[in-house]
Amino acid sequence: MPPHPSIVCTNHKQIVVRVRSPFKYQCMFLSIISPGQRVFETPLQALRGKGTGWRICEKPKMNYKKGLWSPDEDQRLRDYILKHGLRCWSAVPAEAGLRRNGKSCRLRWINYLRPGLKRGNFSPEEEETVINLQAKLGNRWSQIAMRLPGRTDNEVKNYWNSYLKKRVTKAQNSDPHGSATSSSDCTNQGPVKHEEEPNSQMISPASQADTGGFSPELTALNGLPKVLLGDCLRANGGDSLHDLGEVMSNPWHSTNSQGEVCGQAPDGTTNGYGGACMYGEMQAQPEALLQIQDNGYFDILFPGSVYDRMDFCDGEF
DNA sequence: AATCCCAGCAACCGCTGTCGT
DNA sequence: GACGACAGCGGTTGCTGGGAT
Repeated sequence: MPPHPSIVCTNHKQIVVRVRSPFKYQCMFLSIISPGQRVFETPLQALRGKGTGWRICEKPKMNYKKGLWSPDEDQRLRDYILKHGLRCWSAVPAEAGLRRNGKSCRLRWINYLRPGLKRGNFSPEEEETVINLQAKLGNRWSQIAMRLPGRTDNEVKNYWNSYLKKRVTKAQNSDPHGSATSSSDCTNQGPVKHEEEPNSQMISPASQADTGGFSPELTALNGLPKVLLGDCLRANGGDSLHDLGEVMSNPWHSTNSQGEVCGQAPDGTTNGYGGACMYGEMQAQPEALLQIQDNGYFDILFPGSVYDRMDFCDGEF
């Protein structure tokens, strides 16, 4: 009989799994997982695991609204910010009564609601500025937008991609030896850079890695598979969690093709963990047991109930 | 009139940088 | 120094409306 690790909910985001192993007391941090919900972990986070603990991050599964903003939502956000000012964006949705995430609120405010924004077509002067600055700076849209009062980086970027890029390309094709713009600012810049040509002055981490800018470990991180909880569970024959450190030291020893873990109930039901309600439930049921079985399944057992059977499989899901 | 195609744009997503603990 | 939270950025996606067929 495998040991029964006890799960102690430490906060609303994590579950600590304490494993009673014959060797030592190990801890593992788990996300709250609901059936059908994918759980992911970045290799970097895997490497950050140290000693006896590591962490699996849950892709936020809050019931956020997506898509276009309604006038009512706009009004709520505008009213809130005008009243309280710009504060922590992650707190804005709850306080403003919006079912959006903070990031979405921030974007909506910056790109649409904030005072002083210009709407409508770009003037010829603005077009010229964008073309010149794009030639100089590359796709640094935020910097370009700073030179265009009332325009946002998103707006500049969209305008470039949908209109100006074609215009510049066309001008270049018709005059391959000349400047694509009429600006004298570009005379020492050579041909206008196109999106197909990576900005030479902007070195991405990936390109740094390609040129040896990062250690082999970090280089490898860019395209590595991710550690699977199932792998860890099975690292000890599926019946123990006692040596997670060994898995951590070789996090990509065995993964599926997707590099992800899924929690899935065989019957496809959900357990109500999605959305904010899960917090209350978890806090109300702080103690639980994890029963690990030989077939790759494990059960999360809360007092008086079997919550769900999770299948952490290597195969398709 | 119906359907298809495409451009424009709003919004999302993932990564990176910064700051506080 | 390690870590998490957060903001910012740029690439990408996908919806929508209008024009073409």
